[in-house]
Amino acid sequence: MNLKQLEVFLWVAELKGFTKAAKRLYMSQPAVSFQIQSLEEFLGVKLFWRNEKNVILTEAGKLLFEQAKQIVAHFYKIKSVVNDLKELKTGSLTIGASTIPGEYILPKLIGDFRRQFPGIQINVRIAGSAQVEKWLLNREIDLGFCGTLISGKEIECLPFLTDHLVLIAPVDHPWEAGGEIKISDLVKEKFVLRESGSGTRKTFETSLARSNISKEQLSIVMEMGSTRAVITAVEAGLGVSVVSFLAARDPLLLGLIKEIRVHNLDLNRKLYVIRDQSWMSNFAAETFHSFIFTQENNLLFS
Amino acid sequence: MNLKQLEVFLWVAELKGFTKAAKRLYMSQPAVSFQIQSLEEFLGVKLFWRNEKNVILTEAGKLLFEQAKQIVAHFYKIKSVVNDLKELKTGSLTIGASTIPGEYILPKLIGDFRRQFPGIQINVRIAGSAQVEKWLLNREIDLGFCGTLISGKEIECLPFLTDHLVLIAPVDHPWEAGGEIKISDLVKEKFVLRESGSGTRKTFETSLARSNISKEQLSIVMEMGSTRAVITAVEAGLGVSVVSFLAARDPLLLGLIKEIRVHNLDLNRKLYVIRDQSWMSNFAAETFHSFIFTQENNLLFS
DNA sequence: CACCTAAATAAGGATATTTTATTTAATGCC
DNA sequence: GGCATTAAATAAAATATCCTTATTTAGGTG
Repeated sequence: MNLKQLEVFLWVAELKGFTKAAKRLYMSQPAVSFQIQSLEEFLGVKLFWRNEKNVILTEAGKLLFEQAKQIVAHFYKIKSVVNDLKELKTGSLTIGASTIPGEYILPKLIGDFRRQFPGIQINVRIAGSAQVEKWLLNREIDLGFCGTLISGKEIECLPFLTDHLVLIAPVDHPWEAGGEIKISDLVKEKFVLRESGSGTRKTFETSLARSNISKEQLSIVMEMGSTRAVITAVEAGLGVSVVSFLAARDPLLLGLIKEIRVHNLDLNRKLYVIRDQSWMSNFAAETFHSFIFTQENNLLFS
Repeated sequence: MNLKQLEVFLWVAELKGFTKAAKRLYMSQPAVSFQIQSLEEFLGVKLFWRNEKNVILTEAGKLLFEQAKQIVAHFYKIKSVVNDLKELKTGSLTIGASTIPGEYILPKLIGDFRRQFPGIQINVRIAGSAQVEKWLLNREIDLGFCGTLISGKEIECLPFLTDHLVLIAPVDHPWEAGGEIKISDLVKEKFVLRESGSGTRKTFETSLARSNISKEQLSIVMEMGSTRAVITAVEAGLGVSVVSFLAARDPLLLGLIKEIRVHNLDLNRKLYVIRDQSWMSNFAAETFHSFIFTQENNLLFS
């Protein structure tokens, strides 16, 4: 039994004639006879009562007619559902991100994307960069966003945005807001920082290393797993910190903390999109990936 | 797109490998590759992400997997539903019958049939013989039962039972219960009969004609469309009648009417099953037809 | 680097399906 | 009753499809 047999059957039943069905299907009448015969043979029942002048369904034919209509419709529905997927009318996309991209960059990006492709369901998971990488390897996410460069031939890792880290201090700190200090001044300070391994922390340590200051020289009074928590600690006067400007912007504008420039210290770091080589497997993921690098989103770069 | 492609696809997805699926399906691995490729080409999407060591479904593949399972199941369900029909586990049968067969013979016959084939839904319509024939020609019924011989090459008409008509009279009628009268005695009587055209009426008139008594010689005081109504009229003393023994039996046993034999008058008549040449179109009808002529049902003959 | 596994590819061959041509069977019309 | 007409079945050849064997490619492994 196959689809063609059912289609031919439906048209013969519909048009009440082998010849008519043949014309409608652009095939010859014997071909129609052949298809009906093989279907009848397969099912072991007569489907039509053939008289001269009219072709009518038997009981089994009537039963098959209903079923066949459903099946044929289902077949064509598959085609259209897959098309919807291709045209991003439907689909789903699971994104994993570390905190800075996840909390400060993705929300706008996803908002823009969803306006353009409202049928796509988007899920976001937020965790550390290492976890994002694991998710990707386990295929739990389609795309990952993180603050550290990932190597490994399984994973494609592209920078998509430069993030600026800033030195922040409590408002009552001796440093002057908007002023500039020397790198060596940092070693005298108490620091509240994100945990080791986080993108922010790594970037800061790497920058210091370029100025020949080792991470052991810093006095770290507290490590926290969330940038927002770090900022709150700085607000409370527990120490100074280096965090993404994106996270610090609002507290700075509200005067809850202050920013101090550091002479000759490059605190920029790149943020990366990662995906594994199976990216062809999800249309929405592929499209979102291109989306990041196009149009006004480029404004995010600096 | 056809069924084979979907089946191959399902097994590749299930067994996570082209070679494994090929073995399971008793076909070669290239044939499996070919089927998957043509399905992918038709849908315009990659269905599997092929790596060495593992074959995994893409988003479109996952979507198709669910749909394909349903479709394939539906295909096999058709086969089994048609089989049920062939094996009379399901199906329906519409019978048309004139009053005597419909009210006095079919009920038992249908009861026995239903005990053997409980899945068959049976509908019975009761009307005059002429109407039964019309129903049959219109294919409104699968089988007909009537008291008159039907001719016409469209219709097959077989006798299946001999029905005995009996002369009945009110209990207070001068004739002796169980006694015998001469045919000529009939013309002096008032008759309550079934309408012209009914099987019973025709049989009676034919029998009289054989004894050279024309129907005009009878004095008919009432014509009724129902045998039960005729009997009730006789009970009420409105006249005598000739009715099927099957209908008269109970009132006779209860002493509500009495039976009188008529010397040398053959009041037997045959009852017929009719079906049209499309009888192959309904398994239940075919089986019911054979059922009538088999086993203990033969006891009905005399 | 050879070896192994699994899928893709190529080419020839086996099946299936379709077409053309013809037959059958019933209908309608002189 | 004979003859044209219509519609489906059948036969045989042509074609398309699908499958198999053999081979290639690619990645992983000892």
